[in-house]
Amino acid sequence: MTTEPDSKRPAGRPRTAVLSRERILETAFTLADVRGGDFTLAALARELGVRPSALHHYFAGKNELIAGMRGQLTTRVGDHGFDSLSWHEAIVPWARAYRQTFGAHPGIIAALATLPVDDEIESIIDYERIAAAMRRDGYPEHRIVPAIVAIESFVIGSALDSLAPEDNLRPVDNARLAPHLTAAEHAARAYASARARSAVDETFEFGLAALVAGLVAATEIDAAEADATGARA
Amino acid sequence: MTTEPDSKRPAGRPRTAVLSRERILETAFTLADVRGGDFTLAALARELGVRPSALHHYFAGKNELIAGMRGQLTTRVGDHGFDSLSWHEAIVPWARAYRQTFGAHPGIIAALATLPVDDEIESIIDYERIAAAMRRDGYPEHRIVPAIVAIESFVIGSALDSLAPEDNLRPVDNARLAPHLTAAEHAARAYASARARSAVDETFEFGLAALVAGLVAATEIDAAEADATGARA
DNA sequence: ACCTGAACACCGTTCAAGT
DNA sequence: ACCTGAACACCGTTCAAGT
Repeated sequence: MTTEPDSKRPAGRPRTAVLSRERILETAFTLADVRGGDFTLAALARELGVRPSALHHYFAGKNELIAGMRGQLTTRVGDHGFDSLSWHEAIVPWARAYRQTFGAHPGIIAALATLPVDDEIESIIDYERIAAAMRRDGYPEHRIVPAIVAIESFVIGSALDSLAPEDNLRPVDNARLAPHLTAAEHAARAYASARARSAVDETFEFGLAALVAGLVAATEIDAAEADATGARA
Repeated sequence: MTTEPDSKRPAGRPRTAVLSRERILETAFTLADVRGGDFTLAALARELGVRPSALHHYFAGKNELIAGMRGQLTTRVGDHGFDSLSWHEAIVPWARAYRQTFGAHPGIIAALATLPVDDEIESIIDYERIAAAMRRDGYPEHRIVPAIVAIESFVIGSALDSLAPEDNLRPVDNARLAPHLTAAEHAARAYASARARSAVDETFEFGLAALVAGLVAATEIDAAEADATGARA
């Protein structure tokens, strides 16, 4: 994988820069793609044919590098028709893309989920787009952020869950220990394969649809509450 | 914090064992409780007044230690009335306890969420209890595991989210950049504080209620589908 | 059996030194 | 400005040596 395996570069500034933020990020993503691959600056430097200390010229440290990756991923998720569709229609492909984009880099997803995001510009823009659509559609003001956070939590949790070897709930020979679970597991597998979908994908789509439907229904409950309060006043 | 700060133990087997799996796990949890505290075997050994290599006598490695912690946490979550209540009533306090139990150890949650769980006995028992209640209540067989996974994903994602400094979506001075988001954020805060709840807790409860409601509603859709299919046959 | 102590192959980060 | 190279304070894990 290494670009130039054994070409030794002398000390001192190279005639033309070997590195760049873009090249580092690009290589970092390929490193994060492999499952067991330890995501270390040392391994990244190796892949780039460079010394680890060279990376600190472009990123203050490992955390800043990961923040840079996160920002790029958020941008990649992109828009999904929030202008032309209702928020609860547009949010489904958005969530799907979110999960797929973050789930595609198993080596980094835990760090991405853990790292403080404080005021990342890409995330703010992303959320603003969704919040604007929800306000336009008359979603209760105080429920907008909770709804977005709920969907994001579900997506992050699902992306983490999809990292499990095959399936978290896989009673291999515990059919005797957990008969109900085993039966349910088989039914779910059969259903997914009948629909020509992977079990994890089918599970994600089902959960996402349920969550969004529940969030929409919560609107109506709140509206009824508001009406009752208004009538009383 | 260290039990015996500078008492040097000579090499060789101590007269009575200094360590035990229980004591190691207990200390490991206190280490995982602190936010920034790096959760390392070295730090754990330091806290126990022992050399790092001594730990390998009780746990094969760091992963096995974390697996042990995970199992203990799962047990702690415990039962929540699945026998006496309907599954969608009992699942709410269960999910609440789940999030609180795992969220109480910020130093370890990412590792807990990431580590493969393959066939952990405590988790199997936990899931079996829920699956049994759902079957009893007539939840569609093929939707049981997806529903459980959806809730678990939401809980894990919420626990991770609650690690963020205060709130992920906190546009400090980006009121101009993200006016809709800022307004929604304020409304959510005001609503939460009016109900004497933290914003994160209010958000979690709202999302959980929506998700469970959506999962229950999905039952009816599936049932209608089944009826239609049955009528056709 | 249960611990120490030394050793090994790693980390991330800092900083002087080279061009 | 941009990289190497050496140094520092760490890791997790293995294993001989002690009692």
